[in-house]
Amino acid sequence: MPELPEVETIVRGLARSICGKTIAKVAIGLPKMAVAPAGVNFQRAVRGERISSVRRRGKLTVIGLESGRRLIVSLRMTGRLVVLRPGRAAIPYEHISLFFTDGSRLAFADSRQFGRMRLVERDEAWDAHLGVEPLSGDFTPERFIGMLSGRTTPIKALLLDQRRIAGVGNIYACEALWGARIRPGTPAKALTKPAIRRLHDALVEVLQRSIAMRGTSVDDYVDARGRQGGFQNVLSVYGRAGSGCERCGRAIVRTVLAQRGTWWCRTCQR
DNA sequence: CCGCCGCCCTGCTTGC
DNA sequence: TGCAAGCAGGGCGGCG
Repeated sequence: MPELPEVETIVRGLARSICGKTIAKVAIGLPKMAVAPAGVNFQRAVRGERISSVRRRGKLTVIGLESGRRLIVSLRMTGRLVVLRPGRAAIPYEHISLFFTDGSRLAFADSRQFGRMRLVERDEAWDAHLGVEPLSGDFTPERFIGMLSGRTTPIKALLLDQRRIAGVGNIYACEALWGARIRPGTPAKALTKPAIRRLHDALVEVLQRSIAMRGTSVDDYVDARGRQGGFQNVLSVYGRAGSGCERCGRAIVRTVLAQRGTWWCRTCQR
């Protein structure tokens, strides 16, 4: 599942490889994955555009076009964005392809078809629903404390809520809670200020460490060149049910919280 | 505004 | 061993 560090890694790769390229042709094999504003034809609107930037917002890839329009790509669980050299055969589940004038292409593949590539207008408030960027200066411990105050929601569910913090998914929510020694089910308002500060720091730290290792490849994630990340080798709890906690040695357990698999240590997460 | 639920899909795991 | 059923999961729309 591509979360913030995985999307950041993809975006860095794309920024180097497709910026400045001009889109010659768009192939759409699965129409529901390509979304455009009412009355706008996706293929016609995108054809002839030049890529001016590639950025990230939360878990979204934002491809800036010269006209000011943008392509917002949501990879969901199994989506991939890979740049392919001219003549390369279609990769599995390649449903949308942006062919550039040099013959290379950006392939958007997704086995589960949950991913979307959305064309938005220059002035469209496409990210109004997204919360603070956790690696920006706006994500301060004080702001995080305010975010949690009075909320009865389990802290893990709050971490996953994109309207509050953008980019955190199941892997990094689990890892950050382990790092801060906090039980995933703790009501947000029950956390002490020192605990919230620990969680803030653990979250920032785990996201930065993962970016440095080019993300976590547990399922389908690969970067823009098709390479796996490295963070799956250093995960502390995610997907590690039954193995020993690195801190106390007791078995990591898997429970379900907010309809999500949740991995944690019953002994050292309080 | 808030929170919960069902849905979208298909590869993989489970169980008989 | 083989096959079918069920699970997993991010985000969104609907609902209370």
